[in-house]
Amino acid sequence: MTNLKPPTTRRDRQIQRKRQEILAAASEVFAQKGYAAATTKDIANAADLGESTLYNYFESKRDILLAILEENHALLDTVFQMTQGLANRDALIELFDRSLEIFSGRIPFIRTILAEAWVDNDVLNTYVVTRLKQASRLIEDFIENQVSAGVFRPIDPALGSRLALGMFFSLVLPALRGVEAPPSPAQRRAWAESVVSFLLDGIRTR
Amino acid sequence: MTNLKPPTTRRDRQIQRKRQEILAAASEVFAQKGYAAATTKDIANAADLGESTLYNYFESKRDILLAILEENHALLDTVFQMTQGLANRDALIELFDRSLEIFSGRIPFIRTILAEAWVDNDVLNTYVVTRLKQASRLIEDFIENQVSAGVFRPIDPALGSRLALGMFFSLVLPALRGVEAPPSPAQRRAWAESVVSFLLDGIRTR
Amino acid sequence: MTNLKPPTTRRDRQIQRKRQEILAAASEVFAQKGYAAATTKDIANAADLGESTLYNYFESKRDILLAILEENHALLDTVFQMTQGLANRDALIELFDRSLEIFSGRIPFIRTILAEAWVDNDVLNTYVVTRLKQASRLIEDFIENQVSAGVFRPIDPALGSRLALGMFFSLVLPALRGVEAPPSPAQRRAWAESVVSFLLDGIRTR
Amino acid sequence: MTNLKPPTTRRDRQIQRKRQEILAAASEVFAQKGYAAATTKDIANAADLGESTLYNYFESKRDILLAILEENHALLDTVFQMTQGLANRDALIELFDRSLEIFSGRIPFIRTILAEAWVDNDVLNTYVVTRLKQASRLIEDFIENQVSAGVFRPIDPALGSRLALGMFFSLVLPALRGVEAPPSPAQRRAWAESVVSFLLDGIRTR
DNA sequence: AATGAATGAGTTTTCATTCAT
DNA sequence: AATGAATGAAAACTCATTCAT
Repeated sequence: MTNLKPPTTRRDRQIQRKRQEILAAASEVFAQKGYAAATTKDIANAADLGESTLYNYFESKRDILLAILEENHALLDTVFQMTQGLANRDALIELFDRSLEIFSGRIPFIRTILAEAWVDNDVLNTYVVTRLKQASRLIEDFIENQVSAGVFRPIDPALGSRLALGMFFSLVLPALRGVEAPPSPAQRRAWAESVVSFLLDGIRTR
Repeated sequence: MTNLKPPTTRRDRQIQRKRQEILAAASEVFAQKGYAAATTKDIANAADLGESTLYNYFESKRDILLAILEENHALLDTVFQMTQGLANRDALIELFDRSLEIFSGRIPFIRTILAEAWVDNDVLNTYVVTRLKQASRLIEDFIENQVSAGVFRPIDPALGSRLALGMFFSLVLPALRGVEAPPSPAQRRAWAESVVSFLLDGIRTR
Repeated sequence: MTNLKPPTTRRDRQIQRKRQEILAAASEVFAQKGYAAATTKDIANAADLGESTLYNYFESKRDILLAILEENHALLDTVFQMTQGLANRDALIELFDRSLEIFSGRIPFIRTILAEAWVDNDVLNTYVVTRLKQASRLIEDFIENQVSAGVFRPIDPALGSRLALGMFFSLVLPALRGVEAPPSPAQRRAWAESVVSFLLDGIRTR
Repeated sequence: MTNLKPPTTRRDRQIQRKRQEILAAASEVFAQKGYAAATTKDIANAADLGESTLYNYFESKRDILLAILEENHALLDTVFQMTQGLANRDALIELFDRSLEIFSGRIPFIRTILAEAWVDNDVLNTYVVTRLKQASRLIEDFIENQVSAGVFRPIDPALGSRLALGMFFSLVLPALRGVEAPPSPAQRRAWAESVVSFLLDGIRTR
């Protein structure tokens, strides 16, 4: 009846959409050249906009980077909300599979984050270390439980978790870097099963 | 007695020494900020030289980067010359241990290489992919032999190698990135043994 | 009535105008100091612009020079289109007169071209030698015709042409160099007549 | 008997010789690239010396240029001392011939002077205008005399002189610029005769 | 909302010159 | 006397950002 509007007006949504477009374009550019070597001109070209138009949506070049980081930070929460249990072999496989999927679907964003985390401690801590700790905690808990239950040998959970994460990254890194196509769903599944098998059973015959 | 001179005169050596100093300083700077964000002023300050003096030793900023890459490329050959055999468990452990040691001793250089390889395809191919393929080939051969001998289950050697490399990098990466101290010799040995144990035996009780 | 637009939009024309302004300012500077000694700062000051603004219109300092050369190369075509015939004494006078006029009206440009041609073989060949050959050919043909017709003594046309060009330059050079005011129309006419008279009749009484 | 030495000791002469070598090398470089674009490194290389060694013989780069100018200024005096009379046709021919010879023998020096005079008023006035005026005066006097004697038509001596100088330069300029070999003695003689013939008789049949 | 034009601050690089040996 | 090494000053050029429209 009145002029009360929902919190997002059409215009707000329009602005949000444009911001998304810019972020997508920018993360492509950042992924290719790295943040420092990318110019605002590059970003504007990729977004098919005038250079100065960027400044109607973001305060600065760095602000664009930070928005990319924030956006994906929020998104990655979904992985961890999903993975409460991690009770058995199948849950492990599922976790690997799902994680591979998420990484595969956000390649330019994640590539950008990793590049920046490599040189910026704030970015590293806020956007990467936090996440890795979450993941690690999950895996460590699983390992501890299995050790307690006598299923696993008495290994150091922190080390086990670290190695598991290393295996995971060895699978996604080539695609992130752009030297390999992102894995198909079937490939992801196969990898997940193999990794869990290696991890649990080792590779020696018994 | 003789007047024979070594092929390098004192001056040549002096120049080489200065170049080394600049490279060391530059790799610190590149490691901290990344190549693109590092300025020649940064490098000059780190090397305690005037900015223009750099150009008496290198043709350009990029030439400094390339010299860093070249120098370490040569060095890393040592790892592979060492690892002909890889016949048994102990050889595997030794390889891991030695590799960890080399990485730990060249942190700023390797950090610089990896950062640049992340955005530059030439650098990636020339200085990283080549090396990873060498390493991978070594591990694959080992796996194939073990499978043939019935010691290993019939796994995909390429995947096994990839996962093994992932485990290796999970151990050195924090130190490379500067969030962890480089491992002590004892730590390296312990890691090497654990990794090989995981790899061969898995983590489940038998 | 129609919406037909000329191929050049207002903006295109605006850009062209600015480019012209910069070229005019730059040719003044180049004429005064020579290309190598002129700085982009000098040019920017002469054009009343910030130094970096130059680079919105030209790719490099050298690009500015080349634009000056190109522009005047095109212009000088007019002299030669005019001078098809060169049949008689009056046509000769007209050619001298018109040539003096064109040179007088483009002093900084031509001074710049000559200075650069003095040290750059490409510029010499592309922008000067070509033109001189055209002019020379014209004069040689005239001489040959006159010799055939028995009007001229049997002299070497190439030498005659060369000397005629030398006389021409002896008249414009001081103005080009800036040590003499450009000739007035009356002065040009008088020079043209004198030169032709000398050339044809010599200076001895008969 | 005593230790009285001539004003130039052996060492002085040694220094003078080295200075001459440097000047010769420098004028080659200046002739090729122009003063502004030539670097002290270029000069040192051409003189086969270390860059800093130049400064034992000259105070600055500009000082080298000035020495080149001075040296040749002195030399050119010889032309004018020779040409007192200029009484008749043969004297004119002799003057042209001798002048061509001198120019041909000092090409890099003169090329350097002309290039610098093109952009530097001091150099122009001190080293070029002065000389041209001397030459011009000589020719003007000759013309005036011939006019008085009724040999020449009553022409403007200044203009006649100017055109004569123009003819002269049309002959030496290509060699100065390096696009033509310097004229042989025979060539010089032939040119001198032709020019005088043109000048005096014109090119029309009588 | 979009952008062309302009630019200050800074970047890489050059180069004449100095100085210790 | 000769020069290698070092460098301050300045050059060409880049780029994120502002602003008027």
